[in-house]
Amino acid sequence: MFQPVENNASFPSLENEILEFWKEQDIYGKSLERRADAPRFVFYEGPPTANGMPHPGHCLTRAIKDLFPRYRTMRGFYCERKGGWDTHGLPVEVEVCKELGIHSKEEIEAFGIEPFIHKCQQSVWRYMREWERLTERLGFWIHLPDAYVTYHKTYVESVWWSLKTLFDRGLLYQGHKIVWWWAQGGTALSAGEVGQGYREVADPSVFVRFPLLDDEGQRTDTSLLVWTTTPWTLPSNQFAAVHPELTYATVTDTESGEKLILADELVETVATKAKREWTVESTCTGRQLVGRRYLPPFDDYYRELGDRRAPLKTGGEDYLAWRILSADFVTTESGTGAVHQAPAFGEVDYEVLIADQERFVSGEGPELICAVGPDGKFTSEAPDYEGRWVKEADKDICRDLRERNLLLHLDQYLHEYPFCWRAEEDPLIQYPRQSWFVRTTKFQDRMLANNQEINWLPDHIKGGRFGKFLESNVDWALSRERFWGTPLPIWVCDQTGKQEAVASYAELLAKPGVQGTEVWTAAKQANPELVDDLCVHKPYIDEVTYDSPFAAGGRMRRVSEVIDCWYDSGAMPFAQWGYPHQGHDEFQAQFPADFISEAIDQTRGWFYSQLAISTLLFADPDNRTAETEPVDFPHPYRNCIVLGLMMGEDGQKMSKSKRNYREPTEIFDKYGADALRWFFFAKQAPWTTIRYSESSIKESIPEFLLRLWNVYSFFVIYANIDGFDPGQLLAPDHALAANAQLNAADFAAARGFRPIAQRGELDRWILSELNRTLSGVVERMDAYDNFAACQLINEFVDGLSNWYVRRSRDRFWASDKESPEKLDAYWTLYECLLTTSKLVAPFVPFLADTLWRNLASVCGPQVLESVHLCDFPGGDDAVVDEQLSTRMRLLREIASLGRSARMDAKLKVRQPLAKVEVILADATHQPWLAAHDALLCTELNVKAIEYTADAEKYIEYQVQPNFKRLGPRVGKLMPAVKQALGEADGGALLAELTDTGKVELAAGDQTVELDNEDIQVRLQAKPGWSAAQGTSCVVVLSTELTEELLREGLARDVVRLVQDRRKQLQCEFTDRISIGIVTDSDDVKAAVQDNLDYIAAETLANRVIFERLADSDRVEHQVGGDKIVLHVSVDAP
RNA sequence: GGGCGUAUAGCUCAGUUGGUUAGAGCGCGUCGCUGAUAACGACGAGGUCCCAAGUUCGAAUCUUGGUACGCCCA
Repeated sequence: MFQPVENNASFPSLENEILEFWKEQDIYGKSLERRADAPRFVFYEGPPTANGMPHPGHCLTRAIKDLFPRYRTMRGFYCERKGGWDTHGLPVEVEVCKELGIHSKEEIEAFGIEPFIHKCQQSVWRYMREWERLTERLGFWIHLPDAYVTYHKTYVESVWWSLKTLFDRGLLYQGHKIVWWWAQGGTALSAGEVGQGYREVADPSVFVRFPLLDDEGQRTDTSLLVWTTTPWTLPSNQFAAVHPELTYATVTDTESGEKLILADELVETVATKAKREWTVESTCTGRQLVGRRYLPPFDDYYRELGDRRAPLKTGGEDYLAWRILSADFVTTESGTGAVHQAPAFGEVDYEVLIADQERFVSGEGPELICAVGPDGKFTSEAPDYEGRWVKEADKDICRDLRERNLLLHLDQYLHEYPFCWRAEEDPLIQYPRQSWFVRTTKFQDRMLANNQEINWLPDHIKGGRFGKFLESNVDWALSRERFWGTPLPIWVCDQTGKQEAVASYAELLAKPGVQGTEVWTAAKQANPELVDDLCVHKPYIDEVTYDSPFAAGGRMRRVSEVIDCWYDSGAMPFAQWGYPHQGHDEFQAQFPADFISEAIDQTRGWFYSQLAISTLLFADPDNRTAETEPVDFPHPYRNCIVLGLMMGEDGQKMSKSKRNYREPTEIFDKYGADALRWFFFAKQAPWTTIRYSESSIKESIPEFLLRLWNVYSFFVIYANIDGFDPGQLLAPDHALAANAQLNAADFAAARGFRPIAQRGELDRWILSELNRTLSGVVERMDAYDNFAACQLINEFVDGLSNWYVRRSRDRFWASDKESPEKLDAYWTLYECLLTTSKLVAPFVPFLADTLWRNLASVCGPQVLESVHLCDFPGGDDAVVDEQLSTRMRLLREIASLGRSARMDAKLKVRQPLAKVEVILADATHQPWLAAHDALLCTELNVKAIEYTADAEKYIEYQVQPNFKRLGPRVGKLMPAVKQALGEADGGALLAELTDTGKVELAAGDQTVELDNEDIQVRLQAKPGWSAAQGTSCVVVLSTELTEELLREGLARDVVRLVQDRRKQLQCEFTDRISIGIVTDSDDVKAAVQDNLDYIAAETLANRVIFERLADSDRVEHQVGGDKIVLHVSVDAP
């Protein structure tokens, strides 16, 4: 006996039972054990940060991350799923600052770095429990107890090793980075912080003359006219930039006679603004201006460097600065088309400098000029303004320029400018800071080559967002002037400034003359609860110094920076194992990953950091070591599903304050995890923007989960009634092997089990559909296409429920329990359900196991206890019957058309009809269809189906060209062919085609010979018939009702009323009853009399009488317009 | 300002290499079924496939240019 199935399934509570079962029996562990010797399917967990609550977006990521490992495990792979947590970085520091009510670095330092770090370390676990609970409840099988943690000592040391490797190869270097700088607070602001502080302000807008020099370096009477809104950057001017493709005009001022150069199309605008009159003397392209030298507005640097030249890589030499350069970013939207370049104070300008440096022999090119200190005040390098806050010096600089006749025009300019978000009066400035960089640009080609080999889903990421990002690669600004992060493992000699990198704590301790480790020891003694991992963190690590190998008496001290936490997570392919200090075998076995998945916001995050680090470390044939043997591309991941962003109910970004989404826990409690998973997997491609709406999640239940459940429930109800128990039916001498998975072969010797070939068409059909689905799902899932796979599954379950079960019901109800047809139905449906539970297991693991456990356990203890231990079923081509599939589709279409025609004629299905006539466009399938009249007759409640030979009576033929076939052949003649076919007599044309196999058609001035394949026939029902037309057939109803048919209809009405009454009386399906009917209607009496056997059989009635029954309530009804009183009573068994 | 993506029914989304009646679910309407039953099913209405131009015998699909929205970066 199967466990009875509740008719109102509560998925959440079923899921909780399954969770309990998984936990108690360690099903996840067993699923891995079963694959211990199997080939690996490597999965990497992109580490989430546990210092915030998980939200629906995380559910999607975690659901997809669960799906494919589950699928691959069932397909026979060993798939280790090691968890991971991202624990470093500014977000953590910000959380702690919030808690402490502080903001700035000074405040952190005042609070104390040591206690601050302790708080950071604790803070990252704040929402750990919520994350664990969500992970488990969603059914995400991943091993969390030994998850990698980015602050762990082993992890940090692994990162250190990689950094040392890069450092030793010259790939880790110090340089400048232009940051948004809060001068008053002495700190850089992150992009997010800057974004918060934009305000509209008026800044001076100045048009300044840069007098051009001639070849001898003498000042000419022509000036380049440049524009800037930051006059304070002019003392640090290094270049002027023009666009190479723009046209520039040389104009003469009619009043002063001076000559100016500016963009041709801006001449009028600027002249008007400056209230001048200019005449254009000549024009040239920007390219022609490139290389010209000019006199900068301030000569503090120029005095010394103006004539200095340096050797170029290409030979020859060029002046270091104050040249006109070519730059694509120059526009004519504002200004003059000539742009002042102060690389110290603008990221774009800085890149121009770097690019220019590249032209020179290494180390000989222009240095960065910067006349401003970190406090935002001019330094002694601009003596006139030394000590003055830059913004405040603007006015005097302008006055100075005017006095020296360099200022053409000054006005005010309104624009958005960032201010410090916590000190609102302080404008930010762009400012160069020393920073450590990873020289990723050197590996750009190899990163691009690596990218080419990655299977991106969707495909456009490869050449699109990710590829484009790689093409514009710049060196990775690695260091952060912060506290909670992996310390940069570089120690500097305090005498020579020489540097070396350290790969592990042990390596550090082994250095000569080590001092400072006692600080950590003391801290640990004072507070034994401190986790040991903190010894490699600030502030303890900063205390560790050692003897310099570079200078006698020198000490090596660590640089103060920590690194970008994206480097941490990008290092996880090896750092999760502590490689190479330990975990060598694990790394070798688990590199690269077969599959990773995160949302698209990780393009520049984890997707990039992994690829960059892996390419730099494991794709350098010139620097191979035992630990960094080059690995074939792609690595470190082969397949990557890039998930779309998740939006709230209203299509807007999800936001806690707007309450535009439901908490996942609420969804789990109301609808269950399977509903949520199915919503993610089956409702849209995973890379589209997903609207997370409660109603859509809810819909998963009736659309899929409940439909499958109903089939399951139907099966269990009748199997139990009929005593269909596969365990009992298995032949005693055919015991199941251990770990049986209940494939069809296991039942071959069971009682009543017939080979598929001996079963009826409907059974063969559904098994064919099942196997077609299996093949399709495997094919799609191997291609990481869960969406298409789900559509296939959905179609199958729909066919199972709405055609197979629906059309097999009378077999299940048949009274002969041993009839072969009935047993066929049970065995077929049983096999379908068992296989379906395996099929859906990776998608909806809870429902799948609920089905499996009940359906499979009746076969005894040898059977695998969980569906997740089974193999994923592959399709058996031998069982697939494409022709049967096509024919059944046609049959269903005829049924559908028949219902449609009934609808039109307002003839309800309960009313039997004499016949329908079917006209097929293609008569090939007619004999087969004719053999299945019974099915159609039942479905349409008609007495007969006829396949009309006399088609012309009901329909006319419309003949159309088969465009796809004919198009390439007739080309431009197509419209003429179409018209000619449309005008031809379809019937005659078809007749000729049938006779001779070809037909000649005059189209335009040519004749085209057509064969059977060249045309498509459409049928058009003639008016006047109750008919419905489809693409390939027409169904015509016979609407004539005889007395007999009408009575039969009435009898069915009565049956329906009795069944209704049975339900009200809460009859068991097997209870027998008595029926009493009291009516004045002779029609009803006759109808009941004529169909007595039918009524009795349908309602399990022992007797039907035309008088009231004692001990029974009377119920009044209308039947066919007449009143009847119905009595129903349950007979004693 | 640049890059990438998206735009199809009232809503949420499919639509395979270009092929002439553009699909599904929900919602809506009508109806059916009543031994899966607080379910289920059928049928129907509903579309200028964002706009424009182009390529083609033929465009939701390819090209170009717009528009709107989203994300990333400046």
